[in-house]
Amino acid sequence: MIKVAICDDHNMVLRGIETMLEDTESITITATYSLGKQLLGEIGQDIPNVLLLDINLPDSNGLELCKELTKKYPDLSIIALSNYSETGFIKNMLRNGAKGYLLKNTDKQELILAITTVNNGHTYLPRSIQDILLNDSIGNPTQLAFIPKLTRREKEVLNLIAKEHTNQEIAELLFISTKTVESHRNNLIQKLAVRNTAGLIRVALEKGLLS
Amino acid sequence: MIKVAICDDHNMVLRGIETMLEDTESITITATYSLGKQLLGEIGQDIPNVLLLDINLPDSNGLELCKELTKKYPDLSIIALSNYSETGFIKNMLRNGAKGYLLKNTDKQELILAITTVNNGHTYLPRSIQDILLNDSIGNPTQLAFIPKLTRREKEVLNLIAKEHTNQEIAELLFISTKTVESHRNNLIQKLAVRNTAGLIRVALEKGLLS
DNA sequence: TTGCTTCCTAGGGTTTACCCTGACTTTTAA
DNA sequence: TTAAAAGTCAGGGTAAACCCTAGGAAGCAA
Repeated sequence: MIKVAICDDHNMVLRGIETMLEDTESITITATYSLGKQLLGEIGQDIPNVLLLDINLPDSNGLELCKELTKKYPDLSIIALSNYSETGFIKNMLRNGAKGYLLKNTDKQELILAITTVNNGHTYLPRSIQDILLNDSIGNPTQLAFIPKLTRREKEVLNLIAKEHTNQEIAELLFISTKTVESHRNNLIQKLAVRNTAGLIRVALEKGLLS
Repeated sequence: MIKVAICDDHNMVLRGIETMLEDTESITITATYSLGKQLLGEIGQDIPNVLLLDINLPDSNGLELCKELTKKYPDLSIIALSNYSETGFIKNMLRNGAKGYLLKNTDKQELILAITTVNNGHTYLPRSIQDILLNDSIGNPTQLAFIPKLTRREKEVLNLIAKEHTNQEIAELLFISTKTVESHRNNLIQKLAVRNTAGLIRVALEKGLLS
């Protein structure tokens, strides 16, 4: 009997998953959560075998939540739930301990297959995601779409750029020269492999780099 | 007997709604769609009383879809489904013919209440949405946060900006002057109430303005 | 301690974006 | 058909972003 917990802020998704799993003998749903903080606080009471985790929770960063949970409960297998099929996102989740990655348009068969697979210690990815990752690595074998490591300063600058501050304003807020801000900005453009501010914000949002 | 159709690209949401409604005698689900084009093509075969419409479909603009459907089928009551509770979004949907607006964390009771209410010719909004709209109108009676209507050209320019093109490149792609592109860009900045490109992209992504 | 790397810092110079105003034509809706 | 909205273009100017280069500080390993 596989114990499954679900965390998703959309009641409809919770109900949808419950329905898909309700007549499967080998799976039982032990808990449902709608917020990341609730999940962190209560999951210790009855640790499931598999956690279906929405990575776009309103109150938490799905990536760090996943990282924290896998560290705290090594026997817990997490399947990430998301609407996004961007390679950077997927790889980052797997890098942070997720054992599977499902899109929310998953059907019943695949959901059950994913749960049983990760419960047996294997990683599960839908064929569509496998194809995406494969094509990505074939198309750009050297130049992988990865989540770049940003320094403390770069993250600060990036967040302030996203809040529509100019370099001068950022310089005043961080007590540094505008030229320094420009340097960080240029480094960000290099690291995220974009051409300008538009790309910076788009990629930052896609990759979940903003706090 | 109220005939209900559902359109949502997430299978889990479809299943969740079906489950919530399956043991309600007075409601029957006559169709489910996962794409806007499919909905438009097939709904004429058996027009439901109420349509639950995800307004963030991947292949369609929920707003225009709603507008088109209410114009074509005046007797059809549309309830918008969304994750967003921004006043501008809500008002815009209601302005475009939606009779109700539900968040995807809605529970069974409220879902049924919403369906029966709109089927009786009334508008239904959850208390939380009512509160948001009320607070909004009390707090900022003049300065409403709304989803602006963008013109065809503005959408084109916005999408090209998001693809990191400069004004000059956009001008060449659209066979117009760079000054014209600047005009569109400035209009976009005005309409989205932002300061610069960073805000433009962030708000465009938040409000789902990019295709 | 010496190297090595990364990070933070910053300058000069160039390109692009932003702002305001105004005007003309075309398209759309009342 | 007439008014309004959208699309087009322009001048002139300021502000900001972008590009290249590089020195100094901090952290780390041999």
